[in-house]
Amino acid sequence: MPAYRYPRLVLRHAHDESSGGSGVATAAPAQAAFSPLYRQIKTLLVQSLDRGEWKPGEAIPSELELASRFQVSQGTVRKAIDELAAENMLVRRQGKGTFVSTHNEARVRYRFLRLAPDEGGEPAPASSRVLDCRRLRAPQEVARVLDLRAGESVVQIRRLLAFGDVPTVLDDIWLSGALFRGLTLERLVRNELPLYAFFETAFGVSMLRADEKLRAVPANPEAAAILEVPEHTPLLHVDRLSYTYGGRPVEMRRGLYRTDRHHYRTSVN
Amino acid sequence: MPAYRYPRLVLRHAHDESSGGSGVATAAPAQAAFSPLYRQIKTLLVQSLDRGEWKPGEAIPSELELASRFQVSQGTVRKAIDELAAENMLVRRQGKGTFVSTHNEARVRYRFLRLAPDEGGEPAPASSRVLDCRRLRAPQEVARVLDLRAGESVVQIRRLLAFGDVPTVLDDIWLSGALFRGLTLERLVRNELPLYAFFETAFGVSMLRADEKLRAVPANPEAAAILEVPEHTPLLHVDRLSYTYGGRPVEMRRGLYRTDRHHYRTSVN
DNA sequence: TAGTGGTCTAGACCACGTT
DNA sequence: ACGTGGTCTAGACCACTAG
Repeated sequence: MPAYRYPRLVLRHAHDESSGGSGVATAAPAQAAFSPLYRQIKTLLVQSLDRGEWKPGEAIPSELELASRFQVSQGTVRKAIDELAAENMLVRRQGKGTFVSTHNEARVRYRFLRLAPDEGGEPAPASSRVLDCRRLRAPQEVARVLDLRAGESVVQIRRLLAFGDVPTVLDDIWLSGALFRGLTLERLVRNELPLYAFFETAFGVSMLRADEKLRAVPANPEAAAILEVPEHTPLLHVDRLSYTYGGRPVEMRRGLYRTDRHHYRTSVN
Repeated sequence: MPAYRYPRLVLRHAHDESSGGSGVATAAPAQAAFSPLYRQIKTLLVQSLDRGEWKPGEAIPSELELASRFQVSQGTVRKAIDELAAENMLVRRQGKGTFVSTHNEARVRYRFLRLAPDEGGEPAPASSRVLDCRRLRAPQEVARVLDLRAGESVVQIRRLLAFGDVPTVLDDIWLSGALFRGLTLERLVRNELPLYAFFETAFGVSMLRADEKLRAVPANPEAAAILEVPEHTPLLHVDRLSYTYGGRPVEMRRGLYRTDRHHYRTSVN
């Protein structure tokens, strides 16, 4: 028996619902927009994930179990899960079950780091050094893209990623202060995990997707010093906006990448 | 009755095939690798597309028709088509049919041009000017990535893309000479279509997918002159390898992008 | 009205992983 | 042996497009 009571699904076709009547005789509200059963189920599953009903790394209930919960056939649940798996929110494992995606897995560690070494091969193990972490009132642009009220509190992090001995990525990161209550420089420095794994574990915020805008810019004096390149060296400037469940933006990030030994890889479909 | 005789599908499970025996009593060859019916069908469909049995823009046969051709249920054909649609090789249109993707459509014109104006809005209509087109023996790197024999003939194109009056993208493009027989500067200059639409229409080569590697580099004297920026201005350097049906590489492209008014947009999942 | 893709069901069986 | 996801079928009906 599930802890959460799912809303009744709205069928598209006019089945005679008199059988199994539960005594609830609500006046049917004007249903503005129908959507297929499997999409309604998908929405409910995302809400459960957002609510933390199943945590990253855990299994969700089996298809048969969900089918009986929602009173639909297995195939319909299956189609909902198919879409969530295609969006990397769930991971199917034949014979074992369907699991909530997590950043705490070696396989997926570099999903959001698009920088690869020029020689090919795996992204060299990166070492991360947090340079700064402070709380401030959200600058106008940050408030706008993170959908915060003007002047709301945000956390700003500056960190440096190095491959081997070569400092390569300088990131400035802005997070909603409300979501990341209790995030301090000390905790960041003590943390061993990749950032997104840390955010997931320590604050229950899962990064699912991000949009990025890339530019080539000259290194300013500060960045040049930190990245150990001559001033005006061309750097890759990466603006990232990351989203969690429901497409809510939760992180803004501005990165400067050295691309003398690495490149940013992407794919066009 | 189809012009092409499809190979027999290999079922995974051991149905008794004696009914409907066609008199062909071949000794069953050792089947090394099974794959689900819908994947075998997917492979056959890709082969048909590659062979040009259905041209870009045209409809493929209906699901029911294909089901009867392949002697499987509609659902199985459907799943094959689903995957091809997810890969942008086919486009479904409810009530009308399923169509072969084409670059000759306003909606999809900018699928491969990831550059967007900073102000937002649609990518401004770009004007393309072909600066050069010549045939030469493939340089080593080109031969390697295009999977050509050393010294085989290739076509090299240089072209400039401008937004409004601002020259913005300088591309060097290499194509297999064999595939693009008869491609000349004159035909390129006369052509009005976007390049990929032209390639599709005039040479039957469909670009389906591409991998890109991005770097920030300083403008060399030549690029600086053409793009009308000071020497050493940071430019986005984009290495592209494009693939057609069956994952065969057919175009190598090296671009230099001005990013003072535009940015390269991408998405991380 | 006919034809196409889209949704949904119920049931059978296969493949994989664990017990 | 059992439970999980994966494949396949046959059939019903819905939604959209066009003649």
